[in-house]
Amino acid sequence: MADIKAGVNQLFLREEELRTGMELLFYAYREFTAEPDEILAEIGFGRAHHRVIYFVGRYPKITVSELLAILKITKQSLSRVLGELVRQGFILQQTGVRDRRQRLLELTEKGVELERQLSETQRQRIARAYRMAGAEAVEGFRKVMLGMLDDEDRAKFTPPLPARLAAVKR
Amino acid sequence: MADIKAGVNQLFLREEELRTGMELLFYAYREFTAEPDEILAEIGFGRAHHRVIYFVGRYPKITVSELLAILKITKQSLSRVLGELVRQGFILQQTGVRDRRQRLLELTEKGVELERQLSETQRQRIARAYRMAGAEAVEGFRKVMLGMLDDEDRAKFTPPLPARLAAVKR
DNA sequence: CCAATCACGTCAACATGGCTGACATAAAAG
DNA sequence: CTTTTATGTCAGCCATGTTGACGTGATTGG
Repeated sequence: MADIKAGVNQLFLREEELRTGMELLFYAYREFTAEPDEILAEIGFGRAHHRVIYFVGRYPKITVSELLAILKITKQSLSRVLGELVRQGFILQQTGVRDRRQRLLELTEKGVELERQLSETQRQRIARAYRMAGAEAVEGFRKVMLGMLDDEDRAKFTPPLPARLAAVKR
Repeated sequence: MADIKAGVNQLFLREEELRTGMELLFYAYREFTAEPDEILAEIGFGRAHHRVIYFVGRYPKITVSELLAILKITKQSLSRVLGELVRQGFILQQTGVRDRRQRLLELTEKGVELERQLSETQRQRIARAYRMAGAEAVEGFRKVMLGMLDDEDRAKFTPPLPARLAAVKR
């Protein structure tokens, strides 16, 4: 009897724990995007513009297809927002040198400024959370988040071979 | 000179660390919603339906305004999806007893079944991540995620006073 | 070298899920 | 009995995703 009760309690705790995780993700993501969304709305942009600005800033000279692979949206969806960003001078397209079919994307100064402004509140939010939680908790956070990803996305956070070798050598 | 270099490196690490956090959130959220989205698409529903189903399942007898406060969308947006869910027999509305203006929402059996099906992949994903990361990491994850929330949402995860008292008594 | 493939762009049409504003009704509360 | 509250509804707009079709210039493989 005690065993059964303990088992049920185990299940309940587990269920509750998992739901907490789901909800943390829901609320965190929503609040994480709320502040940039407000800024974006003022200049007639949306969250999609932010994502493009962010990843172009993150990976200068990124190609359109690489960006598509990260965002996992169709090129038609991307071209709408990307076109606006280019026309309004936030992003620069340069024809690739090795492959002249490619359009290499880069933030202009104006783009860098917007990126900084948009991500600032998010950086602050994360920095605050990291500070409050402590280094050990941050490591746990990273571990759990990585565990939620599929292999493909998880690989983005695994240093590529050269860096791994360097780490081993140390 | 060494100080400056160290300082710069500090800043770089910090910046990189924060960006990693931002991206983990982006990728994790996307993958977290991808599988339910597929199931939902098959039956002509969207993510909004899932959220309603989820929270009605989570808080049986919830009122419309409580649900609105959780989801933070307009009643017009909610009524579109809620109406479909009610008409198609996933959710039951009962007039409140104490306050007859209220419509208390509950999942039907059909609703419970759909909720279970939708959340199953998510539960598995989280369970897997928790298992892989270990109990300590999970605690860190919770801490960091809580730190990202505004007070209002964070309060949802703080046990209400009675429970806190009980915990102290123990 | 030329046909096939590739990177990218564009047009058109549609769905989902947010939003605002206006108005309605029944119940509760002061 | 007037006001406020909880809910619902109609109508229209916007952002962002989708599919499908088609075009153009650059690259590449047989």
